[in-house]
Amino acid sequence: MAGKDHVRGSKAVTLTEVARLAGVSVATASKALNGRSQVAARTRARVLQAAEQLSFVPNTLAQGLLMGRTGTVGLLTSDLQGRFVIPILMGAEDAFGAGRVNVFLCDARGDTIREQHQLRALLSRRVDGLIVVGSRTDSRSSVGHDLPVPVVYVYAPSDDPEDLSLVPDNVAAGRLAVEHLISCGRSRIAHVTGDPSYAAAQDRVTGALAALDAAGLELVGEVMYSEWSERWGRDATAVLLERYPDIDAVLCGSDQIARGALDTARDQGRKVPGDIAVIGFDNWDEMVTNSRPELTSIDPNLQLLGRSAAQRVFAALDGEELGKGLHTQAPRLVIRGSTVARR
Amino acid sequence: MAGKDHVRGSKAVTLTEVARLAGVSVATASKALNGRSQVAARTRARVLQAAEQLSFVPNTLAQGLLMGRTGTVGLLTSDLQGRFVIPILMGAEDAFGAGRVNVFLCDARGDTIREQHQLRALLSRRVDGLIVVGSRTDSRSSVGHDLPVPVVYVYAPSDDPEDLSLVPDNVAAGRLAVEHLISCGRSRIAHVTGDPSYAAAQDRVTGALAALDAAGLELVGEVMYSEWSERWGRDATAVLLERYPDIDAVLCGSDQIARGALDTARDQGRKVPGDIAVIGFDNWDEMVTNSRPELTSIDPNLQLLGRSAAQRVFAALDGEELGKGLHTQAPRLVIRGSTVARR
DNA sequence: CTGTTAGCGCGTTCAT
DNA sequence: ATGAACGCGCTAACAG
Repeated sequence: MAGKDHVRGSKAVTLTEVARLAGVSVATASKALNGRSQVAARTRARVLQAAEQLSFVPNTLAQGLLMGRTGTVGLLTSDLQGRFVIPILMGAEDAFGAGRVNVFLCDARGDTIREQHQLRALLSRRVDGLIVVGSRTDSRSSVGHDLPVPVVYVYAPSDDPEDLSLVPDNVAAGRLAVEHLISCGRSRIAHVTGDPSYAAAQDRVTGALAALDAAGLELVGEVMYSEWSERWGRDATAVLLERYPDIDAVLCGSDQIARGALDTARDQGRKVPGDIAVIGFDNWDEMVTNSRPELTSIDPNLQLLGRSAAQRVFAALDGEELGKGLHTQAPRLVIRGSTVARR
Repeated sequence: MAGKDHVRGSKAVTLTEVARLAGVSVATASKALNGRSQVAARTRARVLQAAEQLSFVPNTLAQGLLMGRTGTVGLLTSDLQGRFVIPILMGAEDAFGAGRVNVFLCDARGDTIREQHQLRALLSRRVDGLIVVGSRTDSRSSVGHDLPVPVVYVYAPSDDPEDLSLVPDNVAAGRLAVEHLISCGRSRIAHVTGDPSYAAAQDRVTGALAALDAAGLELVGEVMYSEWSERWGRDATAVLLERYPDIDAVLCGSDQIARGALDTARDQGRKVPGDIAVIGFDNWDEMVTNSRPELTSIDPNLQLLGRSAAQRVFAALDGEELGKGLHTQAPRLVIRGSTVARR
């Protein structure tokens, strides 16, 4: 009557039923199924067979209630749309190992109230840990400290230095990009990027300028900020080519902007990478492999970030200190045809 | 000692502690917190205050154990990479309502063994229902019938007609696309699409041919199958323009292919939509809004699909018949500059 | 080696 | 209006 049992299909089998079928007590059945040593081989076989026959699946809720661990983790994101959270989520999911730990996915849609609800729901489900994922690298408010479980922030760091945050190293990314351009023999480099209110934009600029400085070079013109779109990449590059016809590289703040840059270069008959090299950030598959030529990009290694977060949570569960502060993940250069000519 | 309590932060508070602080029995505390009527106003206030003070969060596991319902649903996907599962997942998530129901996300990475593991794990967690999401519309093997919970297949239907499957209507999508092209005055329409082993490709062809036939028209040339890439869109369109210079529309099997078509048209000086109209499928935001001109596309309404799936599971939980067979979701035409000139 | 007992946290009788 | 007792399914301690 409780709506508990579904129309087609049997209701869930309990250990008691298995024990009865095997002709033993529940305790013995439990031991047999959990591989405890204090049980006769023949008895164990009987129990296993009974379990098999009834297709018994142990109730993790009951186990969790008893053991104080649920084997679940909450993943709280502010927007699923964002391409960034997906690899992180995947990294976390398979770091935990298939089936041993399960992930509750919650999308707060960027709403703080909603996030509070979700948080409460997750705690009521007694998750063993929490991973909070943002969609931009700017810091966000902490979900609180005196939570009964370890919390790790990924991509968007917490504004509280007592929390543990794992983020991509955008300064290193900017540096890496410029170093690559220089190593390709470029020296007149311009920079087109997105919304200046994004920490990612600023950090990449910082890294890029540092690398230029180290090489005794200067950026051509000012950094061009606007939005993270192909359109802006196209428009900005057109302006650049007119104002500084002698540039030999465009450092773009995202793969989308870079694609726009490629389109304008093509429209204006500039050869890439012959006349001009183009490089982007994010290494977003659909963008980098479909452009002409394919796009060199800096990969933030997001999947690794997700994996690390999961491992930290795990470690904390085993009593290890969780740690705190901002930790960065090194980026990776992926060279394609937009900076190095293919043959 | 069980690793149960985290270093910083208190361990979870139980109802017993709340009751003690409020100076009542657990039974009374329970009633007070759950809004039962048989409790004095002053007592209730005391309990609520105690709960607040200890920031008590009820243990859903214990409740679930008792009530036979967990308020959780499993979402089993074969690949998270795929852009298709994300909107479905979002639709499901918010159909359930924030916090009331939580979603376990499991990615089987396309591996059957792994899927079995995940399935078992979900059942052991006593999920109330299951949503199985695929990344292509071809049918997949059923996860089984005698499961203790309702199962709904989304995007990729089950091969068993006894199961309930919710999929986008690709035949209608193909029809809708051609009808739009015709209504724009086009009559010499060619079709470039992706991998012919995909049901999505075939279904769209079926719908397109039906619509052409209904209008007394024929496709220009044969359907051109290959892969779902921009490159193929570019190459195929180049071939088309050479062989049939008089075509006035290219129906593309995906937004990616359509973007390739737009690029080739542009390269060859054909005006879009003046000389040639281009239309795609999926209405993938990054693709349709960044192309020149923006791309008209058929939106499969995936979020609605996810929402419906969630609602079906819900209804089944309330004792309603789950239903069976293949149900389709109507697509939606989104007109942009690639078929209708903007001013 | 096996069975009995207790209790994880909670909601629900049934007494009081 | 309140509280004691029971049980959800399971594991850990002890007894036999």
